[in-house]
Formats: sequence, structure tokens, C-alpha cells
Amino acid sequence: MSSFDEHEAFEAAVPLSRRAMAARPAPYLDDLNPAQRAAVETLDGPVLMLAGAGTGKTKALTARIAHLLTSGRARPNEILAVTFTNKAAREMKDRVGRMLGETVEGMPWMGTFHAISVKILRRHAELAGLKPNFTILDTDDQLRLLKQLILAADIDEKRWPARMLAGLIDGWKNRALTPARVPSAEAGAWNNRGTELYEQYQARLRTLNAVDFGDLLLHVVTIFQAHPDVLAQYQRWFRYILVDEYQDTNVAQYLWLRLLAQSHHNICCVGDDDQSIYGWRGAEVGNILRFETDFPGAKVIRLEQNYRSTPHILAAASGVIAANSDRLGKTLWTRAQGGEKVRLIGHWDAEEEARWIGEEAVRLNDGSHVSAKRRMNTRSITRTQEEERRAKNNLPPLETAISNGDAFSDIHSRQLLNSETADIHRPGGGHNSSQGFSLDEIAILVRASHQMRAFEDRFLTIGLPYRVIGGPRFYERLEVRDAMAYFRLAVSPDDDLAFERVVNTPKRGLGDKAQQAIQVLARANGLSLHEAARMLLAEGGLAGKGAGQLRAFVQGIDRWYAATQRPGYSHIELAEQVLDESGYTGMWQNDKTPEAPGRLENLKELVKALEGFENLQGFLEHIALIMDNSSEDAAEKVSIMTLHAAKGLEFPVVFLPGWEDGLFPSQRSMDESGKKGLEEERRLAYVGLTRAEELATVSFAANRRVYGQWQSALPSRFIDELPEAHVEVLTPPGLYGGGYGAAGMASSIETRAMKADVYNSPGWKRMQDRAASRPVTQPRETRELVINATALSSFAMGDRAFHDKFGYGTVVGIEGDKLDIAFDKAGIKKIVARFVRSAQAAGDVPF
DNA sequence: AAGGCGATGTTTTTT
DNA sequence: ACATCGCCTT
Repeated sequence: MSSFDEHEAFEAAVPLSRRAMAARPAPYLDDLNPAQRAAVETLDGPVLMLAGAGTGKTKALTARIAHLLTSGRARPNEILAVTFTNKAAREMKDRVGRMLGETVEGMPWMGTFHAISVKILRRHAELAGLKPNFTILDTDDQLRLLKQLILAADIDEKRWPARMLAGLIDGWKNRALTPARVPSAEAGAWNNRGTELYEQYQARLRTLNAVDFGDLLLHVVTIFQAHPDVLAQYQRWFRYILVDEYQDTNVAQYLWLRLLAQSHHNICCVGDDDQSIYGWRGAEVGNILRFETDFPGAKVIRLEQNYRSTPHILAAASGVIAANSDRLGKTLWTRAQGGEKVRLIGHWDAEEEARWIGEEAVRLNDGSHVSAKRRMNTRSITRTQEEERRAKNNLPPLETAISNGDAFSDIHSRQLLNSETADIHRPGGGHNSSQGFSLDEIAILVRASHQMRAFEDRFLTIGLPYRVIGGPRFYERLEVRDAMAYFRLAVSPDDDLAFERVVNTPKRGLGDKAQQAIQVLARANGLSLHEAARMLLAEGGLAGKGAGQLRAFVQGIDRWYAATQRPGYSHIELAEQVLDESGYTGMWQNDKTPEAPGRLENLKELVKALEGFENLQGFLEHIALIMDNSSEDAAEKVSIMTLHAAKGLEFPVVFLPGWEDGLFPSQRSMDESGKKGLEEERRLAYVGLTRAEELATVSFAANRRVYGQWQSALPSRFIDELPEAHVEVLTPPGLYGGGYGAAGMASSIETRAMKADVYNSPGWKRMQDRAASRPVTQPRETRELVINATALSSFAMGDRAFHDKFGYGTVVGIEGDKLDIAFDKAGIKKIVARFVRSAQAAGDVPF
């Protein structure tokens, strides 16, 4: 499993497949534009691919890999391709495979910075004072460890919180600073004891044979720096280096890359300085801005042709980002024509904003069961866009499709074959009932996650299906982490952090006192907690019912460990056994709180995830780095997520709510980082706008509840930066209780009367002007939302019903189109009937 | 040892 | 408003 073995295995396996590939023509080069093509064919020396939003960056990157392979320049194991997320890595693997028409026998060095670092570090662990089987701690373990150290150092955690220290240490690690290298100017950090605690923390990690995420990179960098021979080996192996999202690299990652690229300089970094939005967690825009100085002779290739958005959307995004000063500068353009202007609308408060967006989503969705294909016929598209779409959905290539006479065998498709663009306008600029957007094509992008609540509340009542992207990750959930701790104990009984976590979960009557006794014994005798607990029992140092419980716990660990040692044990059975015998499953079964069933479900899911691995060890080794929120759910839903989470995604319809000064740009960002902070916020606005393919709607609310207090706000300064020619100001229909132009805004001004600048705010003035110069739009004809037209008539008192969010329940009241439903797990709720299915239709298994 | 109550701090998030 | 956390009570 070591990187060496894998690497060497490829030496033998590759020549064959390379021959096979070399014989093939290079079709992937044909549909690249000149800039993409240059980026693909410039193989030697440093290359910076500045790829604006929607310019086919991933395509160029994957084509470059394909080109390296087919041209015989490199074997799969000689390419180091680094991404930030597992998702990006997976996507790249898939696309390279698809491009070459065969699965390249793996690319062992394609992965995240962290995953690749783990591979390297396992092989050279001893150079970092670790054993090769070190464990990777997550932020939770990290925090608990720090708390212990703070306690031991007799520091008041109230005044000097562990979280702050963790942030400090992470920051140092992001900058590749070992305790010894922390600049003296920062020695005063954390009450003068920051570096001291950092040092202790690192020592403690070493004894635990553990690393945190930051260490993965830091250790590799330190090893490379201290052991030129090791570095030289990797430099020889990685003949070509590719880096995605380079604008997001931190100092440690930059050094990591620079060390590896030092000898041959064959490094290609792809990124967009305008999309750097992770400065707050250590990303250095400077890395990409400095590329040409860092790598002399670098070729900079700009990808500026956008295949994603309409001209209005592009112009609006460009207008906003133009206000930033630290830019390399790009000008996005498109061949696409037509499309709607970016819409701008003000609301009285966040609830109204959510209501309006909900109605809009429903209106746009109307006719959702018309296939996307049919709608595409009336859309302005480019050939590349269409081909990308086909690739994404595993559809046959355009040529095939047309000869087969599928939905695209119309005049527009032929047009697409003959020219690069087919400009097909949606009639009237609007949608009629026969060509709605799928809910999957609609996204709401917010600045801060607390904004999501208004949307969830609203969508729940109107029953609009939605999904929240991001949020707590599967493996971060309490129950999953507890279960993992049990698995860790089964695999390595001496894992003290895991022991601590679950020794009293479920409650075993082992409180502070008992745990202290174990700790003391462990420290005095240099034992693990597991061993110390055994000793404590032998000595009879524990009285009462705790003793029996602890004995069962210790013996359980022994038994589970023994099971893992038996050759050919079933790790899935063992996992179930562990959760069962420990009483952990029982704990949740007895729990009557509404979240208990969900937690049990997650545990089931966790056990199911084990199937993909050969044994528990393998699972645990990879889990920290690889597991994600996958449970993909096929049902059509509107997506709600933060702007950060939206990077890299695209949607035909995008709503951008909450554009108010203080919220977006975030006050805190500006306070803490000044102009730099503001510019990062502006990039966030740019990211948001450029997610939209066809329709973007910016909105703001005059009033919003912030920490329980009503506060009014002014339209975001970014609204001023939207170029007027590309924006349509919607006057909200009176139907919805008035928007910015109605009484709503007027009273918001009254509430802010103390602020003299209100009437003079450029954003406000411009809003007034725009509104005045346009006739008031008639209230839209609001179509009845019919998602489940039969629902109304089909429910009677006492019927069983199913709701996406609340699960199963019984109808206990009917009131017009609203049902009172007593949910099994969530209590009684009033739900709009069309969003409830009958229990039979939903099937028997909840969720 | 465990449940209740007041102080507290509230962007963004990956690995 | 709201959730989390540590302390305090039982």
C-alpha cells in the first residue's frame, strides 16, 4: 500500500497502455479554443493558466493530462495532479478517463494536497518522529488535546480559549512555521505562551503518533527541506506537476509545490485570482499574483472565453470585479447573445425576500417536467456548452445525436455543427408554462449560513423541495464520530483520544473522578488509558457500579481487538457487533428526542460505507480524508448554499439574496481585514454572479433580524457596482406587501433617521432613479403551485402521510389546503397539503 | 454523575 | 434568537 509499491507497480504496467494510447488520435484537442489549446500544448516549463469563471478550465486541465499521457511525455505515475477537494480530484479522474476512452490504470498521484501528503508522509514517517501508521486527528480531537494542555499549563481557558490557540497554531502551520520558526514578533501571541503551547502540542502529537491536518503538509515540507535525497527522489518521480485552484494555496502548499518543481520547473498552475475567497483560512492570493516572479520564464495563458453565462451576467460580474485593485486582469467574453438582464429587487425584510424567491422559484419551475432538452432548443447556447452538457450527462456526442435524430436534430443543432455558436433566443425573454426550469437548476447563494433559515422556513411551508449543500459533514456528526472512536479502539486499543471520547458514552457511570483515576495511573506508569483502566480494575481502585461497567468496556475492547486479528474477519459484522455490544446503538434506540432516528440512520449508513473497504483499518485510514456528504438524493430540489460552497458550480438560475452593506460585504470581514477584506468580499460577489448561466437575481432586504434584534441596512455597495445597462430593476408587486419602493423602505429610513447619509447613499439613490425611470410592472400572474394536485383530495383524517423533512405522520386536522399532521418524530405541524405524500406512495421505509 | 441555568458569542470551511 | 458551554445544583 505504500506509495513506493504503487509507484513501482506502474513502472511495469504502464508501457503497454501507453502504446495503446499513443496509437490513438487526439480528439480532445479538436474542441479546444486557441487559449485552451495553448494551455494544453505548452508542456515544458512553468505555466500559469489564468482561467476565468466558466472558461473551460477543468476541460483544459484534463486535456493537458490526456496530452501528457498520449504524447508519451509522461506515464500516469509521473504526473502529480493536486486539487483541494476530494470532489475535484474525483471529477478530474473521471474526466481524464472519459477523455482517453479507457480507464487509465489509476493515477496514483492525483489527489488532494492532504491525501498526497499522507502517502508521502507514511513512507517517511520516521523522519518526522512518527510511526508509519500514525493517525490523523480532526479539529475536534485537536481541540480536546489543546484543552488538556491548557489545563495542565494552569491557564485560564476563559480568557485564553482553546479555539483561539487552535486558530493560531493552524495559522502557523498554514505558513509552514514549526514552533522554532515562529517569528519572534509573534512570540507575544496568546498571552506570551502561544509558541510554548504550540511546542507542547507538537510533542504531544508525536507521543500519540498522531498528526493534524496542518501537519500533513508541514511535515512533508520539513522533510523535503531537511532531506534533499528524499526530495530529489520525488522530484524525479513527478516529472509534470499540475495544480488546480492555485489561488487557494497557502504558504505551506506553495513551498510544497516549489520544492517539488525546483528541479524541472514543469509546473502548471491553474487558477483565477478573481475567485480567491479563502484568504481567511490562510490562502495567499499573493501566490498566484507572484507566479511569474516565483517561476521565471513562466508562460501566462489567459482563458477568457466564457461558455457559461449570458452577456448580461458576464457584464454585471465584470463590472463588480473591476472595482478590485489587486488583479492580474482578465476580460471575459462570450459568443452567446441575448438572455435576460440581471434582476435587482429590494424587499421589506428577509422573510419577504424568502417569500418572493420562493414564488419565483415556483414560477420558473412551472412546467418542470418538460425535459431540459426541450428547453435547450430555445436557449442561446454554444457548441462547446452543449458538448460539455452531453459529456456531463453521458449523452452521445452531438454528431451522433443528430444523425440519430434525437431532440437535437433540429435546425439549431445543425447550426451548432456548422458554427461554434447557435444563438437561439427564448421567445419573449420569459418562460411560459411549457418550458420551466427544473428545481435542480435553481440555486440560492447566501453570504452567511444563518440566512438559510428564512428560506428553509418558507420553502417548508409552501412545500418547495430544497436541499442545503454544505452544513455539517457526515463524518462530523456526533454519532458518526462516536462510532468511529469505537472502531478506532477496536483496531488500536491504545488510542487514548478515542478511549476518552467514548469511555462514558453511553453513560457508564464513569464521570470525572473515575476518568481522572485512569489518567493518573496511565501517566504514572506510561500506559495507555486502556491498559491503565485494566490496571485500575485489577487494583480494585474503583468502587461501585462503575467498576463493573468499566470492566465490561475494557473487555469489550479486548474482544473486538482480538476479532480484528483473526484473518478474514468480517469487518462489517464486527462493526455492528461493536456498536451493539458497547450499548451505543441501544443508547440512541432509547433516546426519545426527534433526532435519534436520524442518528440511527446515520449509523446504518456508516456501516454501509464500510462495504467499500477491505477492513476496518483501511476504512479508518481513509475516512478522515476521503469521506464526504455523498448521500445523493435524486429528487428535484432547489439548492441552498453559501457563496463559498458554490464555487466551481453552475446553475441556470441563481438567486443572490442579502446584498446589504454589513451582511454582504460582511462588516466583520471589513473590520478585520480592511481593504483586503472588502476585496475578498467583492470576489465573492463575482463568484456568485458567475455561477449563473441564464438568470441571476440580486436582492436585498431593508430590515433583517440580527441576533434577535431588528436592524435595517442599506443596499450593498456592490449593487452600485453593477453596470446599469445590464440590470433590470424589478419593482416588487404590491401583492407582496411592498418592497423597497413602497412604504417598506420609507419606514426603514425613518428607523435609520439618525444616520444622515441614508438619503445620500449612492446605492439608495441609484435605486430610486432606476425605479422612477421605469413603469411599475404589473404584478405577475401567480400560477398555482401544483406539485401534487391529488394530495388535497386524497387525504382524510387519520390517513398516514409522509413529508420529506418530517417523515411519517398521521393526519389529525384538515383546514383548506393545509393539513395538521402529527409526525411520529417531529410532533404536530401544519403543512401545505400538496407537499405531503400518502404514506403508501412514499414506500414503507422512512427516509 | 447528571440535569438545569445563566453567560457567551455568534462569516465564510477543506482537509 | 439561539445554540453551546461551563458551572452549579441536586
